[in-house]
Amino acid sequence: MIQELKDNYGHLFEKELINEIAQVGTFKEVPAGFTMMAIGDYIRGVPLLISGAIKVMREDKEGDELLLYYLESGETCSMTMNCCMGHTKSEIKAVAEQDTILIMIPVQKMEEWTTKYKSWRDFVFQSYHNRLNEVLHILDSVAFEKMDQRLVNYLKEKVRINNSNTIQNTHQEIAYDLHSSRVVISRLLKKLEQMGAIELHRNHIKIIDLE
Amino acid sequence: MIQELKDNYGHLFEKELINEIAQVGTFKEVPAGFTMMAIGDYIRGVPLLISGAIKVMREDKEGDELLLYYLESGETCSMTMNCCMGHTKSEIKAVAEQDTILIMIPVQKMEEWTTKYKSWRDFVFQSYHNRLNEVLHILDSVAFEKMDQRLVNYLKEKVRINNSNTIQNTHQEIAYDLHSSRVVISRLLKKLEQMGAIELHRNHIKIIDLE
DNA sequence: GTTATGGTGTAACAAAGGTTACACTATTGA
DNA sequence: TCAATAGTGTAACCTTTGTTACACCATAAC
Repeated sequence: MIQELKDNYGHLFEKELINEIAQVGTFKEVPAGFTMMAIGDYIRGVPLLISGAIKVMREDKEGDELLLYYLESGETCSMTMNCCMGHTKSEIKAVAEQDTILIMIPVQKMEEWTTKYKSWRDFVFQSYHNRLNEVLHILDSVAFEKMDQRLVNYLKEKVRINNSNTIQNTHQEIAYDLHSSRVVISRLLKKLEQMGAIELHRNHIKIIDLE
Repeated sequence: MIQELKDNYGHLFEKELINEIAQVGTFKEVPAGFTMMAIGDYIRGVPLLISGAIKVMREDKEGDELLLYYLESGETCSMTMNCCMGHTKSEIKAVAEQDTILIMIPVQKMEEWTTKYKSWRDFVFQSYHNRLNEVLHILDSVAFEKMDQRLVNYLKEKVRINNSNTIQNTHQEIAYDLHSSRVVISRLLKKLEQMGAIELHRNHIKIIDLE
Protein backbone atom coordinates (compact mmCIF):
# COMPACT_ATOMS: atom_id res chain seq x y z
CA MET A 1 0.00 0.00 0.00
CA ILE A 2 2.96 2.27 0.73
CA GLN A 3 3.89 2.49 -2.92
CA GLU A 4 0.42 3.52 -4.07
CA LEU A 5 0.28 6.13 -1.34
CA LYS A 6 3.67 7.51 -2.34
CA ASP A 7 2.68 7.66 -5.99
CA ASN A 8 -0.57 9.49 -5.38
CA TYR A 9 0.00 11.38 -2.14
CA GLY A 10 3.79 11.58 -1.82
CA HIS A 11 3.86 15.21 -2.89
CA LEU A 12 1.22 16.08 -0.28
CA PHE A 13 2.02 14.06 2.85
CA GLU A 14 5.20 13.60 4.84
CA LYS A 15 6.70 10.16 5.25
CA GLU A 16 5.40 9.58 8.78
CA LEU A 17 1.85 10.33 7.73
CA ILE A 18 2.12 8.00 4.74
CA ASN A 19 3.26 5.29 7.12
CA GLU A 20 0.40 5.92 9.51
CA ILE A 21 -2.08 5.79 6.66
CA ALA A 22 -0.61 2.52 5.48
CA GLN A 23 -1.04 1.09 8.99
CA VAL A 24 -4.69 1.93 9.55
CA GLY A 25 -6.01 2.21 6.01
CA THR A 26 -7.78 -0.61 4.24
CA PHE A 27 -7.57 -1.24 0.52
CA LYS A 28 -10.80 -1.32 -1.44
CA GLU A 29 -11.52 -2.16 -5.04
CA VAL A 30 -14.81 -1.00 -6.43
CA PRO A 31 -16.16 -2.01 -9.85
CA ALA A 32 -17.57 0.61 -12.24
CA GLY A 33 -21.23 1.27 -11.56
CA PHE A 34 -21.14 0.23 -7.90
CA THR A 35 -23.04 2.52 -5.53
CA MET A 36 -20.60 3.40 -2.80
CA MET A 37 -22.83 5.64 -0.82
CA ALA A 38 -26.52 6.49 -0.80
CA ILE A 39 -28.43 9.37 0.75
CA GLY A 40 -28.95 8.71 4.42
CA ASP A 41 -26.05 6.28 4.80
CA TYR A 42 -23.89 6.63 7.85
CA ILE A 43 -20.25 7.19 7.15
CA ARG A 44 -17.63 4.71 8.31
CA GLY A 45 -14.51 6.25 6.91
CA VAL A 46 -12.91 8.74 4.61
CA PRO A 47 -11.75 7.51 1.20
CA LEU A 48 -8.43 8.36 -0.46
CA LEU A 49 -8.57 7.65 -4.19
CA ILE A 50 -5.70 5.74 -5.74
CA SER A 51 -7.07 5.15 -9.22
CA GLY A 52 -10.34 5.40 -11.10
CA ALA A 53 -13.06 7.99 -10.62
CA ILE A 54 -16.17 8.43 -8.51
CA LYS A 55 -19.29 10.26 -9.55
CA VAL A 56 -20.86 12.35 -6.81
CA MET A 57 -24.55 13.18 -7.07
CA ARG A 58 -27.27 15.06 -5.30
CA GLU A 59 -30.75 13.61 -5.03
CA ASP A 60 -34.06 15.12 -3.96
CA LYS A 61 -36.97 13.46 -2.15
CA GLU A 62 -38.57 12.31 -5.39
CA GLY A 63 -35.35 10.56 -6.32
CA ASP A 64 -34.47 13.09 -9.00
CA GLU A 65 -30.72 13.26 -9.48
CA LEU A 66 -28.14 15.84 -10.38
CA LEU A 67 -24.48 15.21 -11.06
CA LEU A 68 -22.23 17.30 -8.84
CA TYR A 69 -18.68 16.39 -9.81
CA TYR A 70 -16.16 13.58 -10.14
CA LEU A 71 -13.49 12.58 -7.65
CA GLU A 72 -10.19 11.51 -9.17
CA SER A 73 -7.01 9.92 -7.89
CA GLY A 74 -5.24 11.99 -5.27
CA GLU A 75 -8.55 13.36 -4.05
CA THR A 76 -10.86 12.67 -1.17
CA CYS A 77 -14.49 13.25 -0.44
CA SER A 78 -14.97 16.36 1.62
CA MET A 79 -18.68 15.60 1.72
CA THR A 80 -17.73 12.56 3.73
CA MET A 81 -15.62 14.68 6.05
CA ASN A 82 -18.53 17.02 6.18
CA CYS A 83 -20.72 14.23 7.48
CA CYS A 84 -18.13 12.90 9.90
CA MET A 85 -17.67 16.27 11.50
CA GLY A 86 -21.33 17.03 11.70
CA HIS A 87 -22.03 13.44 12.71
CA THR A 88 -24.88 13.55 10.22
CA LYS A 89 -26.00 11.20 7.51
CA SER A 90 -24.81 11.44 3.96
CA GLU A 91 -26.47 14.10 1.84
CA ILE A 92 -25.07 12.75 -1.38
CA LYS A 93 -24.86 9.63 -3.47
CA ALA A 94 -21.58 8.29 -4.81
CA VAL A 95 -21.21 5.80 -7.65
CA ALA A 96 -17.99 4.45 -9.16
CA GLU A 97 -17.64 5.92 -12.64
CA GLN A 98 -14.80 3.55 -13.44
CA ASP A 99 -13.21 0.57 -11.71
CA THR A 100 -11.76 2.35 -8.72
CA ILE A 101 -9.13 1.62 -6.09
CA LEU A 102 -9.11 3.51 -2.84
CA ILE A 103 -7.90 3.41 0.74
CA MET A 104 -10.38 3.86 3.56
CA ILE A 105 -9.36 5.76 6.67
CA PRO A 106 -11.27 5.40 9.96
CA VAL A 107 -12.95 8.61 11.05
CA GLN A 108 -11.11 8.95 14.38
CA LYS A 109 -7.72 8.94 12.68
CA MET A 110 -8.83 11.79 10.50
CA GLU A 111 -9.41 13.96 13.56
CA GLU A 112 -6.16 12.86 15.16
CA TRP A 113 -4.08 13.72 12.09
CA THR A 114 -5.71 17.11 11.82
CA THR A 115 -3.94 18.02 15.04
CA LYS A 116 -0.73 16.16 14.32
CA TYR A 117 0.12 16.85 10.67
CA LYS A 118 0.06 20.22 8.94
CA SER A 119 0.09 18.44 5.56
CA TRP A 120 -3.09 16.57 6.46
CA ARG A 121 -4.72 19.77 7.62
CA ASP A 122 -3.79 21.50 4.37
CA PHE A 123 -5.10 18.53 2.41
CA VAL A 124 -8.44 18.66 4.19
CA PHE A 125 -8.73 22.41 3.70
CA GLN A 126 -7.75 22.07 0.07
CA SER A 127 -10.42 19.41 -0.41
CA TYR A 128 -13.09 21.62 1.07
CA HIS A 129 -11.84 24.46 -1.07
CA ASN A 130 -12.07 22.36 -4.25
CA ARG A 131 -15.49 20.92 -3.47
CA LEU A 132 -16.96 24.27 -2.59
CA ASN A 133 -15.69 25.65 -5.88
CA GLU A 134 -17.00 22.71 -7.83
CA VAL A 135 -20.43 22.96 -6.28
CA LEU A 136 -20.42 26.68 -7.04
CA HIS A 137 -19.63 25.98 -10.66
CA ILE A 138 -22.44 23.46 -10.92
CA LEU A 139 -24.70 26.06 -9.38
CA ASP A 140 -23.58 28.60 -12.00
CA SER A 141 -24.28 26.07 -14.66
CA VAL A 142 -27.77 25.22 -13.41
CA ALA A 143 -28.71 28.81 -12.59
CA PHE A 144 -27.23 30.73 -15.50
CA GLU A 145 -26.87 28.36 -18.46
CA LYS A 146 -29.34 26.74 -20.78
CA MET A 147 -29.58 23.02 -21.29
CA ASP A 148 -27.67 22.98 -24.59
CA GLN A 149 -24.63 24.58 -22.99
CA ARG A 150 -24.90 22.39 -19.91
CA LEU A 151 -24.97 19.34 -22.15
CA VAL A 152 -21.81 20.44 -23.97
CA ASN A 153 -20.05 21.02 -20.65
CA TYR A 154 -21.18 17.62 -19.47
CA LEU A 155 -19.81 15.86 -22.54
CA LYS A 156 -16.49 17.70 -22.26
CA GLU A 157 -16.12 16.69 -18.63
CA LYS A 158 -16.92 13.07 -19.46
CA VAL A 159 -14.24 13.08 -22.13
CA ARG A 160 -11.74 14.48 -19.65
CA ILE A 161 -12.56 12.13 -16.79
CA ASN A 162 -12.63 8.94 -18.83
CA ASN A 163 -9.82 10.08 -21.06
CA SER A 164 -11.67 8.87 -24.14
CA ASN A 165 -13.52 10.48 -27.02
CA THR A 166 -16.24 7.89 -26.80
CA ILE A 167 -18.90 8.30 -24.18
CA GLN A 168 -20.50 5.02 -23.12
CA ASN A 169 -23.89 6.24 -22.02
CA THR A 170 -27.48 6.19 -23.12
CA HIS A 171 -29.43 9.39 -23.57
CA GLN A 172 -31.50 8.41 -20.57
CA GLU A 173 -28.43 8.23 -18.33
CA ILE A 174 -27.29 11.65 -19.47
CA ALA A 175 -30.77 12.99 -18.80
CA TYR A 176 -30.61 11.71 -15.21
CA ASP A 177 -27.21 13.34 -14.62
CA LEU A 178 -28.43 16.69 -15.89
CA HIS A 179 -31.86 16.33 -14.29
CA SER A 180 -33.61 16.64 -17.61
CA SER A 181 -35.69 14.25 -19.73
CA ARG A 182 -34.56 11.75 -22.35
CA VAL A 183 -36.50 13.44 -25.14
CA VAL A 184 -34.88 16.80 -24.46
CA ILE A 185 -31.39 15.29 -24.41
CA SER A 186 -31.99 13.33 -27.62
CA ARG A 187 -33.21 16.53 -29.25
CA LEU A 188 -30.14 18.52 -28.24
CA LEU A 189 -27.73 15.70 -29.07
CA LYS A 190 -29.24 15.46 -32.54
CA LYS A 191 -28.65 19.16 -32.98
CA LEU A 192 -25.00 18.73 -31.96
CA GLU A 193 -24.67 15.88 -34.45
CA GLN A 194 -26.10 18.03 -37.22
CA MET A 195 -23.52 20.68 -36.36
CA GLY A 196 -20.82 18.05 -36.76
CA ALA A 197 -19.72 18.17 -33.12
CA ILE A 198 -20.54 14.56 -32.27
CA GLU A 199 -21.59 11.24 -33.80
CA LEU A 200 -24.52 9.36 -32.31
CA HIS A 201 -24.58 5.57 -31.99
CA ARG A 202 -26.58 3.14 -29.99
CA ASN A 203 -25.20 3.12 -26.41
CA HIS A 204 -22.31 5.43 -27.17
CA ILE A 205 -21.46 8.87 -28.49
CA LYS A 206 -18.31 9.78 -30.34
CA ILE A 207 -17.04 13.27 -29.67
CA ILE A 208 -15.65 14.98 -32.77
CA ASP A 209 -15.26 18.63 -31.82
CA LEU A 210 -17.12 20.45 -29.07
CA GLU A 211 -15.62 23.94 -29.43
CA MET B 1 -13.86 44.40 21.81
CA ILE B 2 -13.32 41.63 24.35
CA GLN B 3 -16.91 41.81 25.51
CA GLU B 4 -18.38 41.48 22.01
CA LEU B 5 -16.09 38.56 21.29
CA LYS B 6 -17.09 36.84 24.51
CA ASP B 7 -20.77 37.36 23.80
CA ASN B 8 -20.63 35.99 20.27
CA TYR B 9 -17.71 33.59 20.30
CA GLY B 10 -17.20 32.77 23.96
CA HIS B 11 -18.80 29.38 23.60
CA LEU B 12 -16.51 28.55 20.66
CA PHE B 13 -13.07 29.95 21.49
CA GLU B 14 -10.85 29.62 24.55
CA LYS B 15 -9.83 32.70 26.49
CA GLU B 16 -6.34 32.98 25.01
CA LEU B 17 -7.69 32.95 21.48
CA ILE B 18 -10.27 35.59 22.32
CA ASN B 19 -7.46 37.73 23.67
CA GLU B 20 -5.35 37.23 20.55
CA ILE B 21 -8.28 38.14 18.36
CA ALA B 22 -8.87 41.28 20.38
CA GLN B 23 -5.22 42.24 19.90
CA VAL B 24 -5.01 41.92 16.12
CA GLY B 25 -8.61 42.35 15.05
CA THR B 26 -10.05 45.64 13.86
CA PHE B 27 -13.59 46.73 14.46
CA LYS B 28 -15.70 47.59 11.45
CA GLU B 29 -19.17 49.04 11.14
CA VAL B 30 -20.91 48.59 7.83
CA PRO B 31 -24.21 50.28 6.93
CA ALA B 32 -27.05 48.28 5.34
CA GLY B 33 -26.68 48.12 1.59
CA PHE B 34 -22.92 48.60 1.54
CA THR B 35 -21.04 46.32 -0.85
CA MET B 36 -18.35 44.68 1.21
CA MET B 37 -16.84 42.55 -1.48
CA ALA B 38 -17.16 42.31 -5.25
CA ILE B 39 -16.19 39.58 -7.69
CA GLY B 40 -12.47 39.81 -8.39
CA ASP B 41 -11.58 41.64 -5.19
CA TYR B 42 -8.49 40.52 -3.36
CA ILE B 43 -9.08 39.53 0.21
CA ARG B 44 -7.41 41.39 3.04
CA GLY B 45 -8.82 39.60 6.00
CA VAL B 46 -11.38 37.23 7.41
CA PRO B 47 -14.49 38.74 9.02
CA LEU B 48 -16.07 37.62 12.30
CA LEU B 49 -19.65 38.85 12.55
CA ILE B 50 -20.72 40.51 15.78
CA SER B 51 -24.16 41.77 14.79
CA GLY B 52 -26.23 42.30 11.68
CA ALA B 53 -26.32 40.13 8.58
CA ILE B 54 -24.48 39.89 5.28
CA LYS B 55 -25.96 38.74 2.02
CA VAL B 56 -23.66 36.56 -0.04
CA MET B 57 -24.26 36.37 -3.79
CA ARG B 58 -22.94 34.68 -6.88
CA GLU B 59 -22.64 36.62 -10.12
CA ASP B 60 -21.99 35.49 -13.70
CA LYS B 61 -20.10 37.32 -16.46
CA GLU B 62 -23.21 39.16 -17.63
CA GLY B 63 -23.70 40.50 -14.11
CA ASP B 64 -26.69 38.27 -13.40
CA GLU B 65 -26.97 37.59 -9.70
CA LEU B 66 -28.12 34.80 -7.45
CA LEU B 67 -28.49 34.94 -3.69
CA LEU B 68 -26.49 32.22 -1.96
CA TYR B 69 -27.10 32.71 1.76
CA TYR B 70 -26.86 35.09 4.67
CA LEU B 71 -24.11 35.31 7.25
CA GLU B 72 -25.25 36.05 10.79
CA SER B 73 -23.55 36.92 14.05
CA GLY B 74 -21.19 34.26 15.30
CA GLU B 75 -20.37 33.27 11.73
CA THR B 76 -17.55 33.89 9.34
CA CYS B 77 -17.14 33.80 5.59
CA SER B 78 -15.60 30.53 4.49
CA MET B 79 -15.59 31.83 0.96
CA THR B 80 -13.09 34.36 2.18
CA MET B 81 -11.00 31.65 3.75
CA ASN B 82 -11.38 29.79 0.53
CA CYS B 83 -9.82 32.68 -1.33
CA CYS B 84 -7.07 33.24 1.22
CA MET B 85 -6.00 29.64 1.06
CA GLY B 86 -6.11 29.44 -2.67
CA HIS B 87 -4.62 32.92 -2.94
CA THR B 88 -7.26 33.59 -5.56
CA LYS B 89 -9.63 36.47 -6.11
CA SER B 90 -13.12 36.55 -4.68
CA GLU B 91 -15.70 34.51 -6.53
CA ILE B 92 -18.60 36.04 -4.68
CA LYS B 93 -20.17 39.35 -3.85
CA ALA B 94 -21.11 40.35 -0.32
CA VAL B 95 -23.52 43.13 0.63
CA ALA B 96 -24.62 44.16 4.12
CA GLU B 97 -28.26 43.16 4.53
CA GLN B 98 -28.53 45.15 7.75
CA ASP B 99 -26.29 47.55 9.60
CA THR B 100 -23.52 45.18 10.55
CA ILE B 101 -20.65 45.11 13.02
CA LEU B 102 -17.71 42.80 12.51
CA ILE B 103 -14.11 42.21 13.44
CA MET B 104 -11.53 41.76 10.70
CA ILE B 105 -8.69 39.29 11.19
CA PRO B 106 -5.50 39.50 9.10
CA VAL B 107 -5.00 36.47 6.88
CA GLN B 108 -1.65 35.37 8.38
CA LYS B 109 -3.15 35.10 11.86
CA MET B 110 -5.78 32.78 10.53
CA GLU B 111 -3.12 30.30 9.40
CA GLU B 112 -1.20 30.66 12.63
CA TRP B 113 -4.22 29.94 14.80
CA THR B 114 -5.10 26.92 12.72
CA THR B 115 -1.96 25.29 14.07
CA LYS B 116 -2.22 26.72 17.56
CA TYR B 117 -5.87 26.40 18.58
CA LYS B 118 -8.11 23.40 18.18
CA SER B 119 -11.15 25.58 18.74
CA TRP B 120 -10.15 27.78 15.79
CA ARG B 121 -9.61 24.73 13.63
CA ASP B 122 -13.01 23.39 14.56
CA PHE B 123 -14.57 26.76 13.87
CA VAL B 124 -13.03 26.89 10.40
CA PHE B 125 -14.13 23.35 9.60
CA GLN B 126 -17.59 24.05 10.91
CA SER B 127 -17.81 27.13 8.70
CA TYR B 128 -16.85 25.17 5.64
CA HIS B 129 -19.33 22.53 6.63
CA ASN B 130 -22.14 25.06 6.97
CA ARG B 131 -21.36 26.88 3.73
CA LEU B 132 -21.09 23.71 1.72
CA ASN B 133 -24.47 22.63 3.04
CA GLU B 134 -26.01 25.99 2.34
CA VAL B 135 -24.73 26.05 -1.21
CA LEU B 136 -26.05 22.52 -1.67
CA HIS B 137 -29.47 23.61 -0.50
CA ILE B 138 -29.48 26.54 -2.90
CA LEU B 139 -28.51 24.12 -5.61
CA ASP B 140 -31.42 21.85 -4.67
CA SER B 141 -33.68 24.81 -4.79
CA VAL B 142 -32.52 25.99 -8.22
CA ALA B 143 -32.31 22.52 -9.72
CA PHE B 144 -35.39 20.84 -8.30
CA GLU B 145 -37.91 23.51 -7.40
CA LYS B 146 -40.10 25.81 -9.42
CA MET B 147 -40.05 29.55 -9.06
CA ASP B 148 -43.20 29.76 -6.91
CA GLN B 149 -41.68 27.48 -4.28
CA ARG B 150 -38.31 29.23 -4.47
CA LEU B 151 -40.08 32.53 -3.89
CA VAL B 152 -41.86 31.21 -0.82
CA ASN B 153 -38.57 29.91 0.58
CA TYR B 154 -36.96 33.25 -0.13
CA LEU B 155 -39.66 35.17 1.72
CA LYS B 156 -39.47 32.82 4.70
CA GLU B 157 -35.70 33.25 4.91
CA LYS B 158 -36.03 37.03 4.74
CA VAL B 159 -38.52 36.96 7.59
CA ARG B 160 -36.15 34.86 9.65
CA ILE B 161 -33.01 36.88 8.95
CA ASN B 162 -34.55 40.29 9.50
CA ASN B 163 -36.76 39.04 12.31
CA SER B 164 -39.72 40.94 10.90
CA ASN B 165 -42.92 40.07 9.07
CA THR B 166 -42.49 43.00 6.76
CA ILE B 167 -40.08 42.65 3.85
CA GLN B 168 -38.66 45.95 2.69
CA ASN B 169 -37.93 45.15 -0.93
CA THR B 170 -39.22 45.93 -4.36
CA HIS B 171 -40.25 43.17 -6.72
CA GLN B 172 -37.24 44.03 -8.87
CA GLU B 173 -34.85 43.41 -5.99
CA ILE B 174 -36.41 40.04 -5.27
CA ALA B 175 -36.14 39.18 -8.95
CA TYR B 176 -32.41 39.91 -8.87
CA ASP B 177 -31.87 37.70 -5.83
CA LEU B 178 -33.70 34.78 -7.43
CA HIS B 179 -32.27 35.45 -10.86
CA SER B 180 -35.68 35.91 -12.39
CA SER B 181 -37.54 38.86 -13.90
CA ARG B 182 -39.66 41.51 -12.24
CA VAL B 183 -42.80 40.54 -14.15
CA VAL B 184 -42.54 36.91 -13.10
CA ILE B 185 -42.06 37.84 -9.46
CA SER B 186 -44.98 40.30 -9.50
CA ARG B 187 -47.13 37.58 -11.05
CA LEU B 188 -46.26 34.99 -8.41
CA LEU B 189 -46.52 37.49 -5.54
CA LYS B 190 -49.99 38.44 -6.72
CA LYS B 191 -50.95 34.78 -6.65
CA LEU B 192 -49.67 34.49 -3.08
CA GLU B 193 -51.69 37.56 -2.14
CA GLN B 194 -54.83 36.08 -3.64
CA MET B 195 -54.23 32.97 -1.56
CA GLY B 196 -54.06 35.17 1.53
CA ALA B 197 -50.44 34.37 2.31
CA ILE B 198 -49.11 37.90 1.95
CA GLU B 199 -50.17 41.52 1.54
CA LEU B 200 -48.59 43.63 -1.19
CA HIS B 201 -47.73 47.29 -0.70
CA ARG B 202 -45.49 49.71 -2.48
CA ASN B 203 -41.88 49.01 -1.40
CA HIS B 204 -42.81 46.42 1.14
CA ILE B 205 -44.57 43.10 1.59
CA LYS B 206 -46.36 41.97 4.71
CA ILE B 207 -46.17 38.27 5.40
CA ILE B 208 -49.40 36.82 6.75
CA ASP B 209 -48.97 33.08 6.58
CA LEU B 210 -46.55 31.13 4.44
CA GLU B 211 -47.24 27.76 6.12
C1' DG C 1 -49.22 72.98 -7.92
C1' DT C 2 -46.56 70.14 -12.01
C1' DT C 3 -43.36 66.98 -13.73
C1' DA C 4 -40.27 63.19 -13.45
C1' DT C 5 -39.29 58.88 -11.56
C1' DG C 6 -39.92 54.48 -9.92
C1' DG C 7 -42.91 50.65 -8.39
C1' DT C 8 -46.67 47.76 -9.63
C1' DG C 9 -50.45 45.27 -12.51
C1' DT C 10 -51.56 43.03 -16.60
C1' DA C 11 -51.95 41.43 -21.32
C1' DA C 12 -49.95 39.31 -25.23
C1' DC C 13 -46.50 36.83 -26.90
C1' DA C 14 -42.07 33.98 -27.30
C1' DA C 15 -38.87 30.44 -25.96
C1' DA C 16 -37.17 26.60 -23.42
C1' DG C 17 -37.98 22.57 -21.70
C1' DG C 18 -40.95 18.79 -20.16
C1' DT C 19 -44.65 15.16 -21.50
C1' DT C 20 -47.02 11.84 -24.17
C1' DA C 21 -47.26 8.99 -27.82
C1' DC C 22 -45.63 6.13 -31.19
C1' DA C 23 -42.57 4.23 -34.76
C1' DC C 24 -38.38 1.97 -35.74
C1' DT C 25 -34.38 -0.84 -34.83
C1' DA C 26 -30.65 -3.37 -32.54
C1' DT C 27 -29.87 -6.68 -29.13
C1' DT C 28 -31.02 -10.32 -25.93
C1' DG C 29 -32.59 -14.48 -24.64
C1' DA C 30 -35.91 -18.19 -24.61
C1' DT D 1 -36.06 -18.07 -35.01
C1' DC D 2 -39.01 -15.03 -32.85
C1' DA D 3 -40.73 -12.43 -29.14
C1' DA D 4 -39.39 -9.20 -25.63
C1' DT D 5 -36.72 -5.36 -24.35
C1' DA D 6 -34.14 -1.28 -24.55
C1' DG D 7 -32.35 2.72 -27.11
C1' DT D 8 -33.35 6.24 -30.29
C1' DG D 9 -35.98 9.68 -33.48
C1' DT D 10 -39.71 12.67 -33.95
C1' DA D 11 -44.13 15.04 -33.74
C1' DA D 12 -47.59 17.39 -31.16
C1' DC D 13 -48.64 19.58 -27.28
C1' DC D 14 -48.40 21.82 -22.53
C1' DT D 15 -46.31 24.44 -18.76
C1' DT D 16 -43.23 27.46 -16.95
C1' DT D 17 -40.68 31.22 -17.39
C1' DG D 18 -39.01 35.20 -19.68
C1' DT D 19 -39.96 39.50 -22.71
C1' DT D 20 -42.18 43.54 -24.40
C1' DA D 21 -45.32 46.93 -23.94
C1' DC D 22 -48.13 49.95 -21.69
C1' DA D 23 -51.27 51.83 -18.10
C1' DC D 24 -51.71 53.52 -13.54
C1' DC D 25 -50.38 55.59 -9.36
C1' DA D 26 -47.47 57.12 -5.42
C1' DT D 27 -43.71 59.83 -4.21
C1' DA D 28 -40.04 63.01 -4.75
C1' DA D 29 -38.14 66.93 -7.09
C1' DC D 30 -38.93 71.19 -9.11
